[in-house]
Amino acid sequence: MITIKEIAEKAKVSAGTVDRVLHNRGGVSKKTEESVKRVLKENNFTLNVIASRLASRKKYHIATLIPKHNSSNLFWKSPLLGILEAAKEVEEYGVKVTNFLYEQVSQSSYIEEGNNLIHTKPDAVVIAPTFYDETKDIVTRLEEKNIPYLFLNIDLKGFKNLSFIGQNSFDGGYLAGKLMHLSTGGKHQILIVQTHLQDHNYHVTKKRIEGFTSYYKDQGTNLEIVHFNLHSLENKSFVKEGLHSVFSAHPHINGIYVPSSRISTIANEIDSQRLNQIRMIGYDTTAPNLQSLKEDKITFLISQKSFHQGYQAVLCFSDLFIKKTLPLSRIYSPLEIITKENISYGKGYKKGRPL
Amino acid sequence: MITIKEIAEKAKVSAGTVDRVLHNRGGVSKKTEESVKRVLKENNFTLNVIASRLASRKKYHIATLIPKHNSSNLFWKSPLLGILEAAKEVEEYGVKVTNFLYEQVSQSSYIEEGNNLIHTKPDAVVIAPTFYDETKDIVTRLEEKNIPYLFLNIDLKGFKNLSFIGQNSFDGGYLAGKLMHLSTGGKHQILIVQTHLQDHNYHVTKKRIEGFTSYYKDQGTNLEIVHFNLHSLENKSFVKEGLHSVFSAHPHINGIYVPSSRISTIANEIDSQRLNQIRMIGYDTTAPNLQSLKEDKITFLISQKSFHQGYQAVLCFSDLFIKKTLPLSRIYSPLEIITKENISYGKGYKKGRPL
DNA sequence: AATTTTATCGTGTACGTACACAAAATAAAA
DNA sequence: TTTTATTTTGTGTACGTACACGATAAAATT
Repeated sequence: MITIKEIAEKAKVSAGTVDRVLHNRGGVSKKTEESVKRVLKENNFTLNVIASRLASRKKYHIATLIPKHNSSNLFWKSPLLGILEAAKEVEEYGVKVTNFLYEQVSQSSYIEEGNNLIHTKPDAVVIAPTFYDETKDIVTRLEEKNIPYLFLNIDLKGFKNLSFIGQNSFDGGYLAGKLMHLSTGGKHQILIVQTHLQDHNYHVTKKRIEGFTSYYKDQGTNLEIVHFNLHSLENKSFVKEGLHSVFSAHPHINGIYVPSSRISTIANEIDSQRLNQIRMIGYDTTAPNLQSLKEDKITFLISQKSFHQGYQAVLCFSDLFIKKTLPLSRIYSPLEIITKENISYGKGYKKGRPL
Repeated sequence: MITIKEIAEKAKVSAGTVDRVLHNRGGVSKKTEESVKRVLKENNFTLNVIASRLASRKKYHIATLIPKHNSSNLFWKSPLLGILEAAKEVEEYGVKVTNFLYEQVSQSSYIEEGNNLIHTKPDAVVIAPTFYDETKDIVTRLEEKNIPYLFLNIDLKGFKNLSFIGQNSFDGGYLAGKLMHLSTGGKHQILIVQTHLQDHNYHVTKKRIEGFTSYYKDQGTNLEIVHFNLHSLENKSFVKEGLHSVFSAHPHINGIYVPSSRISTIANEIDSQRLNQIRMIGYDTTAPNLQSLKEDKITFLISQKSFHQGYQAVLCFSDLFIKKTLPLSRIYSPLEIITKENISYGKGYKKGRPL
């Protein structure tokens, strides 16, 4: 591995000059710049990242803006943990991460935390952009200051985000269709349970349902769908009663598809006798969902490895700072199929790669 | 982050002394050692890995001993690629990797490459221990020289390997049982295709079949198994004829389970009409298997992320050298369920973690 | 007590890069 | 031409650790 000093010798300049062209810091004449670049190429020089990091006293600051999780909606716990894990690992590289958590259902909270975030003058921002208009606001101000940002989990269109990290919702639904199709024989009478939440959630579930039905269409299988919309899942007896009346009206339902992370809430309100004859498919490995899976109440969960999503978001920017590498414009998370039988192997993922 | 120099001041010694206790290089009196350690603890000092690597001129050498892959048996291509990827990434940390590839069916080749390996005096060794007795030989010599080694893919017992990286075969079979059970309704008449290969392969497939049948037993479902043993898969027409006679004798087979990575070879010799009524489940995402999956010839593949296995093996030792961290004694790979619908998301896994 | 041996500890330099500052070279203005 | 401004280049130090070497103190030997 050739060093800057050696390059300098070969190019008959000083190490400082080589450094200047390497970081195009300016102050170098056209002529020498080109000759140095030539020598760099000829010896295919690569920067020693380790020495570089040691020498650089520059600190980088990543800020995140994601929903707060709570006991009834645990989804955002996992990405946060991924972020924290990554934060720990990049700390010694001079990268610091600060998290701004907003109430998922509150625009004002979103704006407020967004403001707080901007005031800390971060070098990069990770956003889970729940609300469209408010996001436009925040992003405009980021762009004014030339602060790069990426979207996590929600693929809002029409923005100049550096990247998107998340799942392809349609494909996630399509896969659910396949699994449901495979595991329910005979007539396919499927119940789809939706809750009315925020905008983005609606988009995700809509796309998933599109994917789900597309699979059946592609297979040419006749599919009877029963839709069941719930305003809220907080009131358990309310959920139970609702389900009860649905089953009364449609006694031959043999599959339930919940295109959100809330399937366990549904599964828990169905008595086990009926549950035995129904395939349940949902999303995300939240603790309650995993519990239901273990208890055989759920057949399949489709995971997007949301821990990893958070992890990657931080790593993206860290790589951008340290290694000057650009991330892919969209990083799709895997569609992992989780069943009771492989549940324990999902977690133990060792990460990899040194910087 | 507190530095060695600062620790030295607080402990009223020189940086050199702190360095000595940190690496227990000896030459420090009991008294000062303890006091230094105390200060280290009190300020919960952590070594600056970056500076450490820069300062250390030590080179590390990892050698691997794994089977060569070829067009008819592609399995070992993927771990090798993982190893190479990891090798590239740890290169700048002074870690070099050399691969010794042996013929999977040849003891003598195994021994020969093992000898070559030992002569390079590696600092650590990754072995896919195909043959028991020969492994005993090689390992004994490694232990004499105090060279740590780990087993990849094959969990040979009775050795002092630092770790094992691979899949839990029984669980892999159990999961296959679940998937087969779910996707075949009515009577369960399953064909299990085995090939007689080496010892270890026999162990793996045996365990998988145990797991497979265990699932059915646990479910209380009646399972009729038809066993079909093949000496070789090289001769396609031979395979075809064999299958033909099996189907003649057992016309109601509705599932085929191939507890190895060779399912595509089987699938390709079954005509599509019959294939439509049969669920096929096998292992490993080799190129031909993926191809068959795309063509809807295979229902499920269970992947062990063998790329990642190779990757991890190198990282294990790299971490051992650089960060002095011990790996887990067994690192189980995930049981990933791959279908036509999520196939494209398996690959794009970004790794993580800087050293 | 003088000397040698051994155990213990401190000092200095190197690793490869970043960056501030000084120095030199060139261009512009007088 | 001399002076000043500007551009271009070189030098030195710091980052935090590893390790060789030398220095000192303590112990052992004569």
